[in-house]
Amino acid sequence: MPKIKKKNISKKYKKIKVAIKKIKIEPAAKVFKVSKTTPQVLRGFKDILPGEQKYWDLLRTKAEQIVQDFGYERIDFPLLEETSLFIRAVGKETDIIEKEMFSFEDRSGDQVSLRPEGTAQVARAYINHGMLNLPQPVKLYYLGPMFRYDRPQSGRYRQFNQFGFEALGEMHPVLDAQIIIMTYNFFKELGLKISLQINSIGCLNCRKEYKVQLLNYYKTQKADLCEDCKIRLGKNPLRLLDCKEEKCQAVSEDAPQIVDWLCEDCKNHFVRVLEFLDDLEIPYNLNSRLVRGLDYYTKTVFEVWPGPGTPREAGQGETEGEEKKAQIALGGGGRYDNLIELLGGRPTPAVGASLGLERIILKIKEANLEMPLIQKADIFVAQLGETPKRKAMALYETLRQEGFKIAEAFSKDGLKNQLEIANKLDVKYTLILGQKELSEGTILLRDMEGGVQETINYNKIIKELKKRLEK
RNA sequence: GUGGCUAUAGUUCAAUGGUAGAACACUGGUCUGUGGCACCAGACACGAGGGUUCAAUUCCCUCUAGCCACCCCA
Repeated sequence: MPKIKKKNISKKYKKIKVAIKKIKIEPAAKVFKVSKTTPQVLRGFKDILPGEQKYWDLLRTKAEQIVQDFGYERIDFPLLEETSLFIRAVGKETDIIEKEMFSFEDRSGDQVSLRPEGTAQVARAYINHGMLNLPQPVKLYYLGPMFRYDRPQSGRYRQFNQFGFEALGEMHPVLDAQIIIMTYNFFKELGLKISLQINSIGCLNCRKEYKVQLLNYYKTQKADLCEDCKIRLGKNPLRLLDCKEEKCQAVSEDAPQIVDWLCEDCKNHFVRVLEFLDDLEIPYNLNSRLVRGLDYYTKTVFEVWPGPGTPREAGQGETEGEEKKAQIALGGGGRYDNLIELLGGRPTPAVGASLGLERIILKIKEANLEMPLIQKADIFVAQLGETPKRKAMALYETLRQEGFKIAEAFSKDGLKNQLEIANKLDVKYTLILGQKELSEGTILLRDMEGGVQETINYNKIIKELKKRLEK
């Protein structure tokens, strides 16, 4: 009963709202007042300008190359999902859910969120599209923006891009290893130094056992913990391990280590993952304190940290307090054998990784890596006068169809102007078409390096350019 | 969410309680059919709101944003 009433009320309310809106249209002055200042991008958001695109091109190219070499296929998800998807997948007690989600109510009153991460969507899609009927493992990758309402900082934005790849449907440790190897190769081929942190946090069974042990230990040390950790004690004990507070780190030194509490199956799995990595001589760092911030992980977890030897100051670390430059993760991942079941699918093991592209670009810039040149024009088409301009446009189109890399400045008239632009574009040749050439049926071909130019029969220009440019 | 620093042109930076300047970049000219050089000219800025003051870009407060650190993560 009360439900119906409520609906009626909200309907009425909506009507009133609409009515108010209509009234408000009148004072147009208000609208102008609002637009007095130029709109700015929202906090933590960013335009990616043309000058930055070379980094993105590089990352996208490299990402797709690696992932396709290993048989992963692209999948794209909506940016907006039901809020509950992420709450169920990522975990209620995590920071992502508690304070970092872009959540709101849509017009129909549904709770929706901009996606904070991709794995939950992968799992959802696997179930939605019955991918359990495909040959397993199903190998998928994605690349696109994620959103977290966090306070912006170096390498941290509210909209950032992640590249992730996931293998679903099989438990074999070789898949864990493969994901890690792909991650490792991605950075290696970019030329970035990283350090790979690996741990196993077991399955639900052995983790339960371990948590008991951990809590027992920490309860005896409670007095020495920071305030946050005292809260973690009740909420998310695993997170106690990677607290950065000095006194807490001291406590965690002697804490029981999860590897000692893994069940036979988990231990075995972890050992085999490491064996695969050893065989391929992938360097890694066993890190018993590594626990990840998302609840869905089981067994293998790993993170990518910027490696040693990041240039900056060559000084040997100076004092210990000095080199406290935040250690941001460039990426991470692991196994999530319970997630799909958690979202209502059949029990399905899976493993994956995701990498933060903005942070990687930051490191590429820091390391001063050489960027492959973006597509640069070889030929500039210059024109003088109205008729030649028309002819030049047609020529431009012909050259384009012939596959030449060309440039123009048809909106300019002076030849000097155009040559200046051609010079800035660093083209090899400039074609000059004026009234004189037009009537003669010729065109000027100017070599921009030497400044030599020759008159060429207009009909032979394509042949000539091909000869010169294609060796 | 907490703390510190910052906010002047497209960019990097100056100066000043009384009208804001450079370099680079941009547009145009010297040179109406010839680039890389030079010279000349031009356009463009005090983040927003409030307060103190005869007067605020400057001093004070609030807000907003950026950077940095924490939290956490990519």
